[in-house]
Amino acid sequence: MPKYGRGSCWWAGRFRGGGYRLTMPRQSILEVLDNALKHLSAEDIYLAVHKIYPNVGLTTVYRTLDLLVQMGLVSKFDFGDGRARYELSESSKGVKQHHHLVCTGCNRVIDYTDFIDEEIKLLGQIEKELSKKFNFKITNHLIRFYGLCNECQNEK
Amino acid sequence: MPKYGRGSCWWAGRFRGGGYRLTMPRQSILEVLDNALKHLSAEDIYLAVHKIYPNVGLTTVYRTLDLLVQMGLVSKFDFGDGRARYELSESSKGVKQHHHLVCTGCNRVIDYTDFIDEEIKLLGQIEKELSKKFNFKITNHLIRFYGLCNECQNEK
DNA sequence: TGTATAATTGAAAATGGATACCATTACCAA
DNA sequence: TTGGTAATGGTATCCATTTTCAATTATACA
Repeated sequence: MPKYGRGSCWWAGRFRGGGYRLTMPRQSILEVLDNALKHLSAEDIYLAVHKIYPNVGLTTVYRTLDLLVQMGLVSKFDFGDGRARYELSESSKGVKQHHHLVCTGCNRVIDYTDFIDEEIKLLGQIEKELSKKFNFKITNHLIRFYGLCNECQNEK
Repeated sequence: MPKYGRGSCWWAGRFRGGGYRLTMPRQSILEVLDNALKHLSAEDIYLAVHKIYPNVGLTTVYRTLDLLVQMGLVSKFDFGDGRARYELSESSKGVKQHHHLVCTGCNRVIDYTDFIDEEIKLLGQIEKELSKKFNFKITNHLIRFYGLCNECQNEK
């Protein structure tokens, strides 16, 4: 009898199709990400998973996150506070794309969807031109704003 | 008599004005950055400075870079290879702004200036709207493309 | 031109996120 | 069952960056 349940989530097929096993640690990491309200660090995820399955190791969390990023299910971000953050990819969740406002005071990250269409359109044009000019195969882009959030402006 | 020459570079005024001392380590770090052809890591800079002034420590390089970033003379980048990169700010050098293409295969970084005007224009609009909507004081933005460079596409 | 004082420095040690290693375990197919 | 491969988890390790702290230096001022 298998120790880990097979699960029937929307991501199960992605695993079978890719030749990967949908194990309990992987399942639980995905569940944590699916329920997350914000961008989680590897340790955040480790702690959350650990509450339910105390024998899931930190190493596995890192490995699984790498795998999920590679599979395209998860996006990895670095907001400059020394630890990577992870969230389900937009395409996975079927929601509208968003970009980020990063507060350099408190490291808070605000998602926004305004202007996304304009951004995507311009980025698409640029991608096409740059790919040609530099013979560079573009797979991804990044657009982000830095500054001070409401609270941090009023401090000091 | 001061051990370190005062220097008469364009950045000397910025130091005096900010109440900072223009010491020899700081001077030499700025010279290295001024002569740099590409984005340098802290260690790159340390090694370059060290050749001329062997008693400048790595700690000072880090500290000075932080100061320069804070003064706005230098921009700090993280291209995802685990070490930060530094370069003189565009505004400091008076050259046209550029953005980056980052190869995820070999970590090479290509600067480009194409479409910069369109990018800046759109970013300006967005900044204005987002500042208002989130009461977020935007100080900086980031546009970047990831992918595979010419060489890395042909490997494997 | 000294001198006081705070800024600056550098060596070594500490930090901390991420990774490597490796023995163990779970799964699948025959 | 069994053999082989994938996956796991604890520990040790890596390595860029910070911290600590005593010693040195630049600058204002007497």
